[in-house]
Amino acid sequence: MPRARISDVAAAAGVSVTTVSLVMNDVESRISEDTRNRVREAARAVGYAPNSVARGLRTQQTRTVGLISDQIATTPFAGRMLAGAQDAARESGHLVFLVDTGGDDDIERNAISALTAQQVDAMIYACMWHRVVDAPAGLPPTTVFLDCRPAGGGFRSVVPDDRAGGYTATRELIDAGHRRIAYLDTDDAPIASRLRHEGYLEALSEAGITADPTLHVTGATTAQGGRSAADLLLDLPDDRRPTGVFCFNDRMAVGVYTAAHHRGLEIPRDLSVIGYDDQQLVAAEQDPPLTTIALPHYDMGRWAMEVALGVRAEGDEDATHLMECPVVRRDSVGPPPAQVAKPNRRRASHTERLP
Amino acid sequence: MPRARISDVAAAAGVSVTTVSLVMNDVESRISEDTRNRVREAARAVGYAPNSVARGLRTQQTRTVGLISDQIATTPFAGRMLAGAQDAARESGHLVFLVDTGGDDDIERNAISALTAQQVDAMIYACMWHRVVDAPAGLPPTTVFLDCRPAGGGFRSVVPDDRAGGYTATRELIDAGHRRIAYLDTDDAPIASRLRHEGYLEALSEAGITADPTLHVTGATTAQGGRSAADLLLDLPDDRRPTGVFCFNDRMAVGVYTAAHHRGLEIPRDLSVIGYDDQQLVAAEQDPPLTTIALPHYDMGRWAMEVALGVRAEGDEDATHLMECPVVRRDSVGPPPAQVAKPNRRRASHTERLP
DNA sequence: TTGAAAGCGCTAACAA
DNA sequence: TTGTTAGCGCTTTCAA
Repeated sequence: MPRARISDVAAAAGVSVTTVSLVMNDVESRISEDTRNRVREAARAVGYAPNSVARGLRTQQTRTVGLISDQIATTPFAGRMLAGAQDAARESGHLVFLVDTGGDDDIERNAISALTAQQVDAMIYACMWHRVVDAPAGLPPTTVFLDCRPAGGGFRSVVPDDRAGGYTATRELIDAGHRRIAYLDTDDAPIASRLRHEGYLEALSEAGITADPTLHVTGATTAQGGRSAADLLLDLPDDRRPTGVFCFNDRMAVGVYTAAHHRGLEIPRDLSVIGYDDQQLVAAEQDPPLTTIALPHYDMGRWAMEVALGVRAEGDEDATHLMECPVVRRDSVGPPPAQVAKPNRRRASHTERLP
Repeated sequence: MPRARISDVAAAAGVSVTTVSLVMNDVESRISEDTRNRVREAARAVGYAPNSVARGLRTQQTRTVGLISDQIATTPFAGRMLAGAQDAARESGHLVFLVDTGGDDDIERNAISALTAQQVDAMIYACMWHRVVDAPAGLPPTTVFLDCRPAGGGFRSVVPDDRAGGYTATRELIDAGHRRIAYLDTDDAPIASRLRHEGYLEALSEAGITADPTLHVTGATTAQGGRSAADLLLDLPDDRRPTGVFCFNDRMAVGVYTAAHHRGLEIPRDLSVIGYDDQQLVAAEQDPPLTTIALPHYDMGRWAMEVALGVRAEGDEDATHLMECPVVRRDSVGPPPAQVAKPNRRRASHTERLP
């Protein structure tokens, strides 16, 4: 059975299609309450459901949005960002096309064409990590960049305020009384790591603490990477060993936990740790639960969608919106151990420095 | 500047719109190579991009699919499932509308209407955990259920073979030499937990092992839940304490690790552990990396999309497809400790049973 | 207060 | 080998 059309409703109600259209779309004007009811009744009777495709062709508005992302499927961050974007889209009656390119340029090109062909009302280009990207060709100028900035500018974008986040994290440690604070950094995330490092240095200098280069170590953004980098830190002589560690992300912080445990160091009694990301199923599930800086994924997703859809007016066509990264306090940060640090239990294999 | 239409191309190339349409869609037949090139040239010149909406209205095929899910945003499982579905959709030239209902019935109803109005060619109804659901009204009968089964049947569906998965996990422990094998179960996931339990019992009985009811404990599906349940198990007298634990999921297995560590038990030397889910950022990152049963999310997502799109012919309109859950061997399963178990280090607070 | 009719951009049956 | 034209289902201008 073919779907009922507007003309079927018109015939059933004994009115014109114009009238039906007006009623179905709740257009004010004319049309008596009587006919309105008659039309609605008829629509129900014939099982009428509107056809958005025909409507879209006529109005040149499809009420759809395209969301292109590089890695949505394989990262645990995707969810919140998507949720924010989805919620905003739904609230203004839009449906979202999601395309994951997996970083493949061909797929990306095709996606842009396909989405353009589908006449989407807006487009969002999302990355799963704060990055600077080359804007692909063919994107409409109204495209909003989510969690990334286009290299040449020219588009609106929203990214986390990683500099402020780095500052916040470091401040958290300073406020707890720490002075020897390490930054467990990474080379795998250029933009974010640099910004967080800047924030770290700023907080230190503001507190009158001279940054100690030996407390700035790097590793891969995994638990393993964090573990190795933490070993470097914990092998330092007692008077130079950090009492607090700010980690580039939560996964690396997990590595710090491991390294500490293997030395019999207890968190936060002997070592305070703060992460970044507030990654679900990671941060909160550690023992003790990890204090961290939250990446505002939901809010960024929502912001991007609202701006893309014009719900939120953003004057500047070429501005980057910075979104705050709040601290999430749990139990991995405490005061530093008593001034006279207890001896660091070295492993036998380590060479002691001779006097 | 308005977008170029097919008639603009026709005018520019000095041919009819039919010719342009035929060329753009690579329809075999007629049309000389000469005109083909002329048309393509003209299309490029005027910057023509097809309009899928108009095409969809005319052909009654939109090359779009609707994917409704309950919790895509908040679970770490979503990714792989979506990726599989996406890949299959892309391969057959379809775009996917993703709607996350967050479990809200109103949102779900609206999503079904909106997707229907958009004339999607196919629909997938996905859950983030293996469940039995009441099929919402309005779903086209060709809808494919992903990771869930409709209570009354009537639709095609694909779910993990949890019974076989439970069997596989238990066998893994049996094959390593274990006889006292616990099942750390949950009450939070009715279908899956029951099926896995059946598989567990089957493997036990097949190996001639009598199931010990005290080795079947339950907890919440979190690390904390796993920890508490594991405590029950590890407090058992040495000769009744399990040497291997099959956990309902990886998160609970993490709790088992914690419980074991707190007792000075080493994994897998003193206790073998096997999880379920192969959850990214959890299973592989444990110390030691967790052996587990993988949920075939990618494959299920792909299967669902292929069936929905008719790429994969599935005769039965009302059948549930069971997908294998393979074991992922890492380092948490080993042989049981020597027959004469070393004394279980009890905590002082525990009451000893009197002889 | 209502209706007739044009037209959104495309495909495909039919004609030439 | 190519062109003419009806029509997909809807909105909206203009006329009644």
